[in-house]
Amino acid sequence: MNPDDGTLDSAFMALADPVRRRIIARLSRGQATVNELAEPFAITKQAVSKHIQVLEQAGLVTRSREAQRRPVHLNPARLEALTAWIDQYRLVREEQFRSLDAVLRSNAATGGNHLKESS
Amino acid sequence: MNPDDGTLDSAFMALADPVRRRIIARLSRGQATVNELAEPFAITKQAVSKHIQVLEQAGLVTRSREAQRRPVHLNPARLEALTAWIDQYRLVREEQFRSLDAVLRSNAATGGNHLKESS
DNA sequence: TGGTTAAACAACCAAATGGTTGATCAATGA
DNA sequence: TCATTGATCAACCATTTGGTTGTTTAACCA
Repeated sequence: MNPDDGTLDSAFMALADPVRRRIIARLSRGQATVNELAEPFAITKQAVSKHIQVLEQAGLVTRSREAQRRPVHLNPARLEALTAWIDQYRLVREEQFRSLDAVLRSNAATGGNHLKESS
Repeated sequence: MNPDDGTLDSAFMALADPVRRRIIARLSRGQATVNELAEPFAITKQAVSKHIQVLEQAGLVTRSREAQRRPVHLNPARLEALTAWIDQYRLVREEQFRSLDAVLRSNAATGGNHLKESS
């Protein structure tokens, strides 16, 4: 369930940057080179190259070799690991909210007081 | 679909920190105070308080008032927004991989091409 | 009223991050 | 062999971030 926390660390860290998320969005439409990826942004190619390094170390993208170009492409498996992590907690809480809803409903009839949940 | 990019910005940024992700994990089992949240960590309560501020500004948690305590609790809706963003691209790419798979299959007959994916 | 507890505020510091410019490496093609 | 193109490497700078200690606010309790 929680095989490698460092993996999640780097992956979330990588997605924390809006430029890198845009790169991910771009790559979802197919692989692209550093120059192509840098084009929509007002930053240098070197900066984009750094971003791609971050994404690569996070396992979110991979780079292949194709003549002088090094096309970058997405790694959906790692994205899947992220959703798995998030859903792990999201679903738990949503279920608790459903239970809470039921409690509040029955509580309202008897004159409810606020809940205290000290663990 | 993409209502507020700044929202995603702050949410991913908030989850980029391992301490904050642990706080999320803890809150998935019920609300907790700053002191309770700080306990498992080797950092001061002030530092945890700062982390909670970040999570709160990202909309991932909310703070209520209960006597002197300010219990923190999770906001699953925002987590859901994150999975929605990720899945948006994850699914696209996986579909492309399925197509690619078909291409490679037919390609193998005519003399395969390289597709090296080093981990 | 004074004491205690929970938490935030404020100022500060070290380390990391995102960006730049300039130089270098690798592959292609004349 | 040499010039070109794509991309990385290296050094550097400004800002942000995570952390600290110390001080204040807010609510309860006696």
